This record gives sequence, structure tokens and C-alpha cells, in this order.
Amino acid sequence: MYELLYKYIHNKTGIDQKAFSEFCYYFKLKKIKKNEIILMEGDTCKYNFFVNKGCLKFYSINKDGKEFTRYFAFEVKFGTDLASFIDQKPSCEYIEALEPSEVLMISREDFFFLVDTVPQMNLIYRDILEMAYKTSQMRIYGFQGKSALEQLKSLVARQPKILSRLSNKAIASYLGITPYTLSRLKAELFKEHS
Amino acid sequence: MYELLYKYIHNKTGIDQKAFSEFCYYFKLKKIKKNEIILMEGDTCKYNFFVNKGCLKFYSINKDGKEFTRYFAFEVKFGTDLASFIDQKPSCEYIEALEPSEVLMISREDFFFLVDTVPQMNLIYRDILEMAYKTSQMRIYGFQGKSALEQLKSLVARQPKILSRLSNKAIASYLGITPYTLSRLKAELFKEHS
DNA sequence: TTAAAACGTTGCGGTAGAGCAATATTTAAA
DNA sequence: TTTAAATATTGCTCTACCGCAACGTTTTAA
Repeated sequence: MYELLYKYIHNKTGIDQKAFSEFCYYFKLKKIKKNEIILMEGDTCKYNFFVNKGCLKFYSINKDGKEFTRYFAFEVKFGTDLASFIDQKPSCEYIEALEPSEVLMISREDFFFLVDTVPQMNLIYRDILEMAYKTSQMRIYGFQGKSALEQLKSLVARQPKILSRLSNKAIASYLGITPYTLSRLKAELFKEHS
Repeated sequence: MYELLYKYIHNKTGIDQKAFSEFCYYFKLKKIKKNEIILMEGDTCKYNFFVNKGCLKFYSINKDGKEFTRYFAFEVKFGTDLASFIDQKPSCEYIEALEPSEVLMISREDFFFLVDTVPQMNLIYRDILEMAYKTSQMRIYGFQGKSALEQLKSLVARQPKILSRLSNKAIASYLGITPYTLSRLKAELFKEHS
């Protein structure tokens, strides 16, 4: 149950099993059905989620009812609505499982208790903040001024398995295009590769 | 010289003049000419800049030679390429003065010395990190799926003076559109308001 | 003060992507 | 296993924005 989380924290901090076992029980296992929503817009995000299995989609819905995905969290990744989690104020996004999933969840209170008392968890939090910022920057600089086809190519380059694992709808909402356009782009990509 | 910086830190932390005066001299005044570039892409960003007067533009140039602006720092704002500043690795962006400007600059070494020794500066750094993240999120969620006109309107709503203070070229590169399109949108905006 | 350079506006045609509709394919439920 | 529902593909038309070109306006520098 805690193997992946241990591996994750060990890789980032060099923690040993004994130290890990002293706090890992703060993380609770939760099974999530496909398409189950674990955070609604407007609710306060009370947990940080570590994905053991499956995939979470973090997205918002704009005034025209269109979905925009900020982030997919696959196995061995943390994910939460940081702004809501940190300040305990209403979230602007939804979190939903795209597959039957298992997460290790930890409450804000417990999480910050560990951040303040376990040096390795302090490092992990710092890493989470830095990655969150860098990921945001990448989305701004990496996509701006690029055609949809170029964006798709760079997504595939970074995460080759993503195309076969996620639906067109999900990927399109991440790229900010329609599923129609994505379908056409995939056809083009395939043409180039043959 | 330090009035604005004192005001800024006082507002965020309640610091008093005496405590402030014990470390403010770590910030050095620098005057920057219009169009002067104070960070080049590829160089390591060694300083954090607090704008006393004028305006800094933070932007990158893509492979087609097009400029994309991430952030404008006006008076009473901090700005730096955080990723480069934190890790002391090559920057992906340029920093340039859009007006004759004055900044208070502090080196990475001194900055983190203060963050680690002055509680109020620790708070300031946390605030900078959080704002950087939230600003990024706003750019992703606030712009995606919106027409250029809607983006322009929300920019004007947030910073009404920006249209008259900055050139079309600067604003267009922030919105990810061409100056031609911006010019046409401004005409449309004006039509609506009459 | 004046000439040159930079910037802003607008007409025009071109293009990427949107979105409907019709069909094919996959997935899920009974 | 069969059928319904969700998803994917593709032709067609439409629109927002691009980008050139030509012209007007403002800024800058000598």
C-alpha cells in the first residue's frame, strides 16, 4: 500500500524505511471509481492526493460550459488544488478520476504538521511548490505561439503513452482545442510517421 | 530611496522602521534606461528586483522570433526569473525596462540570507512564491477558451491604466496576439463604450 | 526645430481551428 | 451476448485572427 509513496519520498530525500514508517500512516487509502469527482468547484480542498494507481484530472469549467484541464496526475504523483489547499478557501477547479484509481490522501492539517516536523516532508513540500510553479511556466511559455499540432507533438514527446491512455476529450481539453481538431491532428501526425 | 520597499514589507508583515533599517541596505539602487535589458536569456539570474519606479517586462522569444510576455512589474512589485534565481541555472527569459526605471536589487545570496534570518523576509518570500504560482494559474485559467477581446477586457478591468501606459506591442505580446489585432480590438472596445 | 524612426490604424486576402452533422467505432450495461 | 450509449472520425462551412501593405501619428534624437 505504501510502496510507491516510500519510493517517491526515498528518491527525493534518501529517507529510510524506519523513518518513513513513523509517519506514513497519516496517509489514508481511498479508492475512486471512474468518473468520480473528489473535489467540486466552490468546495474547499481539504486533502493532498498521492496517486497510487489510475489517473486524476484537474480541470475548470468556464462560463460557456467548456472544460479546461490544467494537469493530469498519474501514478507516483502528488496533486491538489494548491491555492485552495494552502489557504483553505473555495476551489476554482474540479478533481475527477479518469480511471478506477487509488490514492493516498492526507489532510491539510496532517500534511503541514509533517512539513513542519519531518525534514524530508519539508523537502517534499518545497519540491511540490517548485514543480507546480515550473509546470505552470511550461504551460505558458511552452504553448504560447505554437500551433495545436506543435503542442500535440511536444505533449507526445514528453508523455508518449498519454495518447493511448486518455480519451480525445481529455487530451483536447488539456491542449485547449476541440476533440474534432484533435482527431484531425492525430490523423496528420500518423501521416507524418508513415 | 527605501520608502516604497518599507511600505511594501510593512503592509505584508507589520515590520517597524527599526527592524527594517537593519537589513534594507542589502538592497542596492539601480537606475535602468528605457529599453535596457538587465537579464538575457541563457544568463543566470543573480538578483531579485523590487521596482521603485518605472516598469520591467519579463518575456521570452520563441523559435520564430516572436516575443511572449509573462509579466509586467510596475512600482511596488518584486520580479525575477524565479526558476533561474532559485537554482542559479540559465534563464529562459529576458528582463527589460519599458520606461526609465529604478529598482532595488538584491543578490540571491543576500536574499536567502535574509529569508533564513529575518522572519518578515521569510514571509515575504512565501508571499512571492504563492503569488507567482497564483499569477501563473490565472494566466492559464483566465485566458484559456477566451477570445482575444474578452482577454483584453479582463486585463483592462484588472489594470485600467495599462492601456495608456504601455505600447500596443507590449500588451499584444502579453495577450499572445499581434499588434494589428490589438489595434482592431481597441477600436471595438471604444465603439462599445460609446 | 526638424527629419527620421518607431508606432498605430485599417483594408484586404489567407489560414487554423470551431462546430454542426452524419457515420463508424469502441465501451459499458443488462 | 446483445444493445444502447459514449466516443472517434471526417466532410463542410464559418469565423477569429494573422500578416502584408499603405498611410497617418507620435516619439526621438541631432
